Amino acid sequence: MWSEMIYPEAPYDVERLFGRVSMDPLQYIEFENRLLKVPLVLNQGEAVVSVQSQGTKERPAFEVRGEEISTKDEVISRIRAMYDFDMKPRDILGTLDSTTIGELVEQYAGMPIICEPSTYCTLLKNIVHQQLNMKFAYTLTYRFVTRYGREKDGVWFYPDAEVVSNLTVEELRELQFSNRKAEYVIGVARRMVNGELNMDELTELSNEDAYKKLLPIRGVGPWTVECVLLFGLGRKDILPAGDVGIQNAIKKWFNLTSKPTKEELYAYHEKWSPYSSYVSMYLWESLSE
DNA sequence: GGCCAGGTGATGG
DNA sequence: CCATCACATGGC
Repeated sequence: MWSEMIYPEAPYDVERLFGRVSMDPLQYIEFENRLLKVPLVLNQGEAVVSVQSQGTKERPAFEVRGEEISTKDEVISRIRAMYDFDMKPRDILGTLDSTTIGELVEQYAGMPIICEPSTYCTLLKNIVHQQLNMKFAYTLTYRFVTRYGREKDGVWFYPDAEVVSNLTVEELRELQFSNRKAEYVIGVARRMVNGELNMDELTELSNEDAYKKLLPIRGVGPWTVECVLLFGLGRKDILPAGDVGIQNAIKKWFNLTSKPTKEELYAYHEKWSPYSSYVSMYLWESLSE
């Protein structure tokens, strides 16, 4: 057993981190111990890692614990990326608070970008979540993961691509996937298994090149790519223009009479660059309050 | 009961 | 290139 402390720059909003993680019924979370357990698929093997908050928003501190000392460096860097422990909140606030949405930015300052354990998992999860209300979307993911994934130390690993690639549409229909959604999910897994799609390569690509790589895949549209960039790769300058939640939040925040147009969304994105992902997080967060 | 949900692909101009 | 529509199903 090894352990290492991480001290992110303040403010880091631990409460919002826990709040957001707990939206997902598959996440392992102990509120009373301020503890998360994370399933990580590593270069070699896999690990269940504990992340425990021991600080506050103004003095953030996290202890990361794992079993295999040999994988420690990789685990730490993955965890830092997943929970945005290298976030630069003062820089973000300084860049954004003079923009059109200063009030929102001040209210949610310190909210990190929270990623999933792998870009593969983010891709599949977002296909499953397309066009569904959050509650039902999580229900579908829950059924999918608990039926075809693996449980280890009380934590669920997302179903392996090999397993998913061998599923039939009918099997996913039983979980109440739509026909097309089932085809999309199985299709993506098959592309990964046959080597046509390598999610690891995305790390090296610019946002634009990632679009070019992912968009041709059946079932993957702009919204899904943007979610992969934001929640899979942790890119900081993503404003998912096609997202109905973002649209509604902007409408509400700016007192618009209808949802913003593509052009308006593009203009906002420019204005909030290079940190529009944070505004996206704040906007989503503001919807659930 | 009707509209909506953290969309996408197919079709037709 | 843009507008519209079918898809599916639960939530409210």
